[in-house]
Parts: sequence; structure tokens; C-alpha cells
Amino acid sequence: MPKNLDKKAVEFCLENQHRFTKPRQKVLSTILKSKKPIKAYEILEKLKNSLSNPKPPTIYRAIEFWVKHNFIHRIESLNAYTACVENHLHKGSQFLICNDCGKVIESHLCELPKMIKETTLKNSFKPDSWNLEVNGRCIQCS
Amino acid sequence: MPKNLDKKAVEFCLENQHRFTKPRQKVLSTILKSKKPIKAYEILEKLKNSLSNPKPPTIYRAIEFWVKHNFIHRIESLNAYTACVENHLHKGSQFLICNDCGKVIESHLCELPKMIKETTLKNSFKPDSWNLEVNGRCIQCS
DNA sequence: TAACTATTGGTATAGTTTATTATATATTAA
DNA sequence: TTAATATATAATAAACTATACCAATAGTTA
Repeated sequence: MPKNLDKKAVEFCLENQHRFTKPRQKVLSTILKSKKPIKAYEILEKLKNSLSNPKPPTIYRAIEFWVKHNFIHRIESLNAYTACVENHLHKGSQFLICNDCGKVIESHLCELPKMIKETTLKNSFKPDSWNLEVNGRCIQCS
Repeated sequence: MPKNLDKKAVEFCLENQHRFTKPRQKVLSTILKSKKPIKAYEILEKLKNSLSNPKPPTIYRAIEFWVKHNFIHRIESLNAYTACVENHLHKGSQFLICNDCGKVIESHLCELPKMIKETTLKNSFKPDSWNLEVNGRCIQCS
């Protein structure tokens, strides 16, 4: 979905002195192209051609890099990865997962942070980051 | 934590014509005894004695059973399982995970459901169940 | 008893992720 | 430019997590 995330990634690497290496490049673009969250081994499979016989660690290192810098998110309940709809600075993420078609919508629940602060305060807990995954049905499937 | 969840489990099985078999019994009690979320293979290890040489599928089947009936929850970001603090009927769960000591608090964010409905409505999404995992620091570690 | 369903047992394998060690590439500063 | 440093990759192996499959068994029902 995010059209120019590719460019932003290049810029990001330039500005922050990270290398825009081939594995990073290919892994990111593969995730960007995928309309649904994609799994590590699916990425691996797709890159059999454009990289020379890549192994799991190659993929995982690149994934880790982009997750760390908020270009992609990991969806815990799916063991899958998806591009961030905007490369905003994240402390948390929210996903709506359709149980029927598998579509995943990244949602911006703007009020959630406030809520989280309140409720974690009650538990004397200092929130740092969070992840909300909601299962249900998207409009096409309902 | 939940002291009589054992008994409730027996009752539940009786009432609903499910069998309270040895694997189910042992897996549940092992999770109940554990103060922290416990992993499938840790359960397997602990049951090496009380069950005769149990294999992964045995454990996973029992876990699945109790998850399905809301006696335990799976914590996605940890690949681990924990007893429900109360065996209330769940459509969602919320966990506060301490990055320091690993403690996990199950939290009751009573207002969350309302929020979820509102925000998912905006996305034309029918919520069904949800899981929120918040990372941060507990009071002892901060 | 016979048929049926739920559950378990056991083997094997699939799928996911990390550790380790060595090598290569880029950057910086002398 | 070259050595020193930091960063990233390659490749092998292993650890960790989960499921598919099929046979055997236990409980239930007709």
C-alpha cells in the first residue's frame, strides 16, 4: 500500500548511516508488494531467484532491521510481517484481522494510548509499547 | 492464582460432556501452578513423570482444549500460556508484560470493548475477539 | 453387540527462529 | 591511502514451536 516507502527507506538509510544492502532491499520490497502479511519462509521462497540461494538468517536479519526501524510490523498471532501503512514513529500497533479472507487492516486507534496509560497506571505498570490484534470480519466478508 | 479453577474445570467438563482426561488434567494443573506464563515444551518437560513419556501433540491438544474454553490464554508474543485470572467469558484479553522480570499481569480494561467497537466500526470491521499485549515495566522493576 | 464419536498415543515432520563463527564491506581517522 | 573500527553478510547447525497422520482406545448410543 505505501507507495513510496521504498524511497523513504533509502533516505532513512542515508540519513542514519545504515546500509541499504541487497537483502534489506529485497526483503522490504517483497513485503511491500505483498497485499497480505507475509511469512518469513514465503519471503525466503520469493527471493530464491533475486538473491543467490538465501538462507533463513539472511531473511530474518533484514526483517529484524526493518521491524526495529518501524518500516514493517510483526503480527504476532500470524507469525507474519506487513508494511507499516505510514512510517510514523510507533510505540504501538493495532491490527484488524479478518477470519474469513485473512485480510489485515492496520488501524489507528488514536485514543488507545490514553487508555493504555490510564489502565496501566491502575496496575502500577509503565507502558512502553503495545500490540493489539483484533479478529473478526471485514466488510467484504460480512 | 485462581485457586479453584481446578474444580471449575471438572464441573465444566461434567456439565458439557467433555472428558476430564489425564492429559487435560495434568496440563491444566501445570499451567495453574506456574507463576509465570509457561511454554508448551516446558509443560512437556514437567509432565515427563506424571504422564508416560508424553509427546508434543498430547500437550498441544490439551492446551488447545483449555484455550478454546477460556481456562487459559495464549500470550502471542511469548509463545506461552497462562491461566485466566477469572474464568469469565472472554472475547478478549489484555496482558501487561514486564520487560525486566518477565512478569505478566492479566489486566481488565473494562472500557476497551467499547473502544474497539467504535474504532472497528470506522473500518467497517466486525470485531469478534481481541488480544492486547503491552510491554513495559512493572512497579517492582521501575 | 455393533456402530459411532471423542480422545489419546506415537511417529514423523513441518515450520519458525536464533546461535555461532567466519568473512566481507563500508567508514573513519591517522 | 591505509590501518582500524564498525557494520553487515554467509553458511552451518541447532534450538524452539507446532502440526499431520494414522492406529488404538475409551466412552456413548442404538
